[in-house]
Amino acid sequence: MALRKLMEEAEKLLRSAGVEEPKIELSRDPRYGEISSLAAFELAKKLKKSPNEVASEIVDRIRSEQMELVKDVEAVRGYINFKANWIKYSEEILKEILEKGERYGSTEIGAGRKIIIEHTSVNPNKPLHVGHARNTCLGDSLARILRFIGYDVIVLNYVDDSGAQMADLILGFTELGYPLDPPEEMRFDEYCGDIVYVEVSKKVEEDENLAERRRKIVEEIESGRGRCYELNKKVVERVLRDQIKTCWRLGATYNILNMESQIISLNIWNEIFDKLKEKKLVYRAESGAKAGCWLLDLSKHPILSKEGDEVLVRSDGTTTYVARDIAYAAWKLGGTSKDFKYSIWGANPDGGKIYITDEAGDIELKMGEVDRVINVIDVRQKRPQEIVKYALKLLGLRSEKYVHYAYEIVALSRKDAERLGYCVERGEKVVHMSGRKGLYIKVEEMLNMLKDRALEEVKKRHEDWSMEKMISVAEKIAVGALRYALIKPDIDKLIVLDTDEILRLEGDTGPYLQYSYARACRILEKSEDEPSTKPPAEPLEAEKRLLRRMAILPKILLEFDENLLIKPIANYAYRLASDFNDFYEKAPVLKASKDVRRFRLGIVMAFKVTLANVLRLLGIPLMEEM
RNA sequence: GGGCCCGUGGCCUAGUUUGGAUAAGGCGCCGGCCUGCGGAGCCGGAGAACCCGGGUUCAAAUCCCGGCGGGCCCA
Repeated sequence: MALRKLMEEAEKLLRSAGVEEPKIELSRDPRYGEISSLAAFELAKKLKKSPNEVASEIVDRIRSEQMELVKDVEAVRGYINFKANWIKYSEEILKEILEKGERYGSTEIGAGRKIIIEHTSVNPNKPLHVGHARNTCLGDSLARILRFIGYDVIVLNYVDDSGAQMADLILGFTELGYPLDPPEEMRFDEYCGDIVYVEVSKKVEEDENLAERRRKIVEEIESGRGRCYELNKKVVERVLRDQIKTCWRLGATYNILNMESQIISLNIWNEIFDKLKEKKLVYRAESGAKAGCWLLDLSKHPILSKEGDEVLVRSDGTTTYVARDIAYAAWKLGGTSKDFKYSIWGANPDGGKIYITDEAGDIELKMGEVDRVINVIDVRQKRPQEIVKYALKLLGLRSEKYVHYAYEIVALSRKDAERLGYCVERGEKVVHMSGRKGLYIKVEEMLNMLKDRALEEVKKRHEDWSMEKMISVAEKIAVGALRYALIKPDIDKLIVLDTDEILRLEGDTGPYLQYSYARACRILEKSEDEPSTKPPAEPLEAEKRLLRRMAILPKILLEFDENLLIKPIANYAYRLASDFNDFYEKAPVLKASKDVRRFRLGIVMAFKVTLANVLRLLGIPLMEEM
């Protein structure tokens, strides 16, 4: 790896100059060369000299050493700056990228280890809204990146098909006269979420009788037999089909769909519950408001204890969400003897099979030893997730492997909330989405708006294209724009969705990245020369900047393995594209003399490979032209 | 009342995990660049008490403590 070679050389030079533990970093500014060392600042104290004096002495000693990729060393205000021999360094960088191709950037750090990721997990009573899309895009990017660096990744989608979630719909279908089929041109998930769910929950709120009937339905669904149970199964399946279509449109894929109800019916929960009882970690409340409930003892936990013990089983014997989640989490970590059975539900667009848990299924899948279990769940679930993790620890499982990948939610701007017909109060800057109120922007809606907007632009540029081609390109732009917008901000920052803002396809956006890629493709398409990795002379600043950026991708991905943050990768993609566009202005390729042209073609080709790799990790579709 | 998160030009963000050299972008605003590799681009300009106050350090947007403001969760 070119960058590592350069860094190792700098370290070696520092050692030979007497620095025992040479600390080096990438220079912040190209004026300071490629690598900088702060070693002199630390030594200055011990030697009672000024940092600059120390740095100068070290530099003098280094200068007499043999250098390969390093061309020169300088002492500046205490810093020791290493300049690269760009003739050799450029060649190292380009060779590496062109040789590795689609694998460039990967260090195979995860080889031989397995990671489970759960994401999406939307209740099957409604269509996905933009907030859910943040979850799906984060989870899917995690899966893509972890696979790229060598992990064996299993993606789960947890489907809460149990009674309480679904009862409003079933009540609407069975007793309030809602037909089971949606009006024409409407998807089933949208029909359920936008119409039946919203209208029925409003009626239930106003009518105590209906509330009682809904409770009966919950019981019937959970009993595992009867008309409502059968109907519920069908509704869940139908909504899920539509939801997954939306996920596919976003570019996400899944390996397993876990039905929550089976955690109970297969006695996975009971097994965990028995263990908790054996270990005396749960107790039955004898009096008070929670009399008859089984609670998890949190008294030994430094923080959770302040808010009291957690109910796992209600006095009527039904389990809470947290209880089922503890059992599910224990299963993920291999802590249950009971297991799911599966059947094949379908296939992802890439052909990969999707399994669904199925009591009547005849497929068995063994999870085996896992390195980490990553759960993409919004930050409001922090406390429940903390409880799950604590329960795992009490059960003697490897709870440190259990990661709650918490992200902030997506909210609506005032403008968008008003557009949706919501009466925004004074001083209210953001409005939270609500399924029950029907106050949300659907993923499909958002993508269609983006697609229409992109189509306008495509039409302007390519009058000669067929409508089919224009639409296919517009779709990719829409997906790229949305995915980038949702993964670019820090996960612990609220996204206030502003549709006007997101519909701009300029500046720091997904389409900018796609455009840069298309530009590179144009140059390569028009040239007939063989690209070269050898610079005929000292490269231009713009060339160095791009080469430097491309060279750090492996380092960026090594850091990802430790912090699992997607944002730095999105940021990297933007910088990379930005450096290319600078290069594009300042270093013409096709017009240059032959030697220069061949070298620049090498750079363009390497850029194409590098950006393609990064965009694939982010799930941003690539286009040769747009 | 308890716990967690956020606070960087008019707006949105990067940089904070690993403290270092003039705080980096995008939007918007002002002014330039297409018969020359695609202007969804590029260049220049104006615009910042890095929320406030302490502390640690040779060095703090970054680490620690205490406030203030906003959000979330629990009671």
